[in-house]
Amino acid sequence: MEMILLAENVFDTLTERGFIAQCTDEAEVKKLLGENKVTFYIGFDPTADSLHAGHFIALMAMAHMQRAGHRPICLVGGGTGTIGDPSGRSDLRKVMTDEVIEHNCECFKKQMARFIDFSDGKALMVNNGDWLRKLGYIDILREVGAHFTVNRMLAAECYKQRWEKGLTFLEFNYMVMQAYDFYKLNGDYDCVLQMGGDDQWSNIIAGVELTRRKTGRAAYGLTNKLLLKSDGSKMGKTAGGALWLDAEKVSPYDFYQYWRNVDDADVKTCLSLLTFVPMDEVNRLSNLKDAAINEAKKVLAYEVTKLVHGEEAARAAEKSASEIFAGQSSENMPSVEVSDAVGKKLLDVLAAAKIIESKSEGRRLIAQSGLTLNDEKISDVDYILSEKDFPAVIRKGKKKFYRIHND
RNA sequence: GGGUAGGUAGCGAAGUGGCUAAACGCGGCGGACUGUAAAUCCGCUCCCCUUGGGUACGAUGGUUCGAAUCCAUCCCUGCCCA
Repeated sequence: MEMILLAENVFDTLTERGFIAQCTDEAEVKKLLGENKVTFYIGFDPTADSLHAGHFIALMAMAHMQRAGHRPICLVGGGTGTIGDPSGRSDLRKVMTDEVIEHNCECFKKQMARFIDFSDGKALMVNNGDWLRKLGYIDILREVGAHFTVNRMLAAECYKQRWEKGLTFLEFNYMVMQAYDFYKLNGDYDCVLQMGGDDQWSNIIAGVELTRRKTGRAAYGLTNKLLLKSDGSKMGKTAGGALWLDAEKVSPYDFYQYWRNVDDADVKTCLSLLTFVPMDEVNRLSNLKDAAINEAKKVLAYEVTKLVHGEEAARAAEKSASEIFAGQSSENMPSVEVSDAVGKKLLDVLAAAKIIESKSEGRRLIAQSGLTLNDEKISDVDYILSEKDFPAVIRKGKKKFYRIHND
């Protein structure tokens, strides 16, 4: 198996699966990946305490690379995170304290270990805070700043969004920091390729050029497509914000459901980018028409959930989803524990359990007949829970189910 | 530092003394239709003990019977000048 994978050039794999957005030199990179064991890196800034769907696609690209025998370096941005990447943003990022950044870096590391094999030096984990934080201002200006022209930087696509609102000097320096990372990794680990989301193109180019200028050695950049829906909007957004990979933030069931419900038009992209399902199977599944394409969505949801939360969790999510939507109750339904609920108003209990955000929302839901208790439509805003209601199954809208246990 | 234009609900954007919890669009939510899809249609969308009450239009303090709307001071942002 390993031999077969090695025999195939990952560049072709990545191309076939639709990962590649931009590449500094396709022919060269393909040749490089086909003939050598290449060390490459992807940087992840610790913007939150969990990775999300957007990071996952980059990790998948990384995993494909590793399977093909190349060596990944996962870089967590303990240094760059203090600045905040302005790329493609219209506003300034929140400034985070060092403690938060440190904590987020640790969270990232733990999650990454699930997707990348770090055993026996098959992959490295580094934190750019280790070197960026030590840099002296004058030193970096002379050593790195001299290689950048401001006019060239200003022309970068990633700052376009900022023409309206203004770009601070702090953020303007982000690109320089990231470029320095590449140069640094090139020297320390012979890292010759930087990958990342397509929004990172400007930053990656900066690193490629800096490395070339300072060392005279070739360096390459490759970006993967961003996870977008067919209509161009961002995928991986939920009502609560991002689609987190942390089970505490987004339960495996909700995670499964997210992918189970993607648009028909996005099934192929998702299967290609987010799973290891062979391409002929991807093509077969995504060409299913009408209701039959649900089959493809089940495979997608199961496979992605398996990669992120493990096989057991994926099975459980799949099982409860099929049970719930077949009209049955399910043991695996998202559940909440409450106490002394008997005699209390349903709305108060739901609000306390965070099933509804406010009682106003609950009243609205009831008024629009979107709330059921044990299959009975609730029409009384002041409904009082009684002993016979438990164990209770609450349905909110058409697809959200919660089991409520009363202690 | 000077000039100038602004800061309105998740976002974009109206409103410029009472009829405004605030038009409209997007997003979100509920319903219908479906395939746990999309599109479409209908409704909802600050909070609360809902024929009522409380907060709210950058902040604070004023004027007024009454202010998002007028005045003062302050903070923040864009643009131009230095």
